[in-house]
Amino acid sequence: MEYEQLKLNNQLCFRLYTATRLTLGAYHPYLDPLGITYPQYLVLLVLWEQDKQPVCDIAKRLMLDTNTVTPLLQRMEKAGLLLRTKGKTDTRQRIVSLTEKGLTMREQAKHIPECLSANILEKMGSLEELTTLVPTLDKLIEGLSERRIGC
Amino acid sequence: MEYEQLKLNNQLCFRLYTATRLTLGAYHPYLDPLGITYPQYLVLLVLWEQDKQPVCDIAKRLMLDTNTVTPLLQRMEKAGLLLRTKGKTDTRQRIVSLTEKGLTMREQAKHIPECLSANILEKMGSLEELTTLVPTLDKLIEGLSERRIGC
DNA sequence: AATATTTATATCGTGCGCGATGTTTTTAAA
DNA sequence: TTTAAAAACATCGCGCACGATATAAATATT
Repeated sequence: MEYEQLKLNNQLCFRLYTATRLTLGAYHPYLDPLGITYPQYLVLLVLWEQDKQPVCDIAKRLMLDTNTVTPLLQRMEKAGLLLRTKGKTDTRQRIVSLTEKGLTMREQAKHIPECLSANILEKMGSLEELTTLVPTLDKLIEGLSERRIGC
Repeated sequence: MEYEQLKLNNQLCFRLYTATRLTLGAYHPYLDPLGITYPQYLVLLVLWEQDKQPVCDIAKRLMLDTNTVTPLLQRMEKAGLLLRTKGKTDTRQRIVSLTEKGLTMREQAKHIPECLSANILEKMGSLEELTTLVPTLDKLIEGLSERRIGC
């Protein structure tokens, strides 16, 4: 078959793409009540681990560029979740810090991972099988991420 | 640790999301010369397998909704890749058919899968490890896809 | 010290994804 | 057969992603 490789079912990337979309969709029931999106949830995860980071560090952590992260942070600031203050030592930087609202949301979000796990367990039967994806995905990410010299 | 599960590194979905973004990025060098995007490439894959399908069938195949697929097809029609003609038996339908340009692009796209494989192999070392993802991703997709009664 | 380069962030434009909603046609029910 | 429900497609609005470009401040070079 000359075009065998061009069949949709032979495309790994399509599976990744679809699995990601569907998994993001599974977050909706838990994120909607908080009024945040999945990328915003990711920003919060980063800030909950370490508050007061420059935009660049957050972007690096999420492996996104500032042209994606900046508008994201602007929307989150408008929503009252965080503040973007000018850096003192380096005035080019914008230091992102959580507001009270952003901080307390951690408590409301605490159970999201286990809720999602339960949800997926119910639909898939096994969770362990999913965890086998992790090392391979990490290797793929590692391989495909250009080692851009961070900020 | 009370918030252990809220750590970014413990999030499978973040890995899926990142791996997908980076893999899509790896397609750019091959799709840019053709003037198409990855979702447009997916539509072509579907039509190359079976020409003249209603919008609904394409959407179902890609597991997307018509509100995503319709504008996608409109852009592709404007680009001269396909035509959207009214269905004869069911006039609600729009039958999507490839143009000469859309058909011949198959020849130009023929080597994309192997180019990408070679590319990833170079950066990851192994390809076999990636293929181990397939059954699990399929199970995840199967589990998360609401069995919406298709068109 | 003056100039060039890099870095940190922002802006703009385009193409998705997708929730919500609308229109027309088909099918099912009363 | 008239009416109700469902199906196929489209439109609208918003929030990403991301390429391209811009601006200002910090760093490196000459």
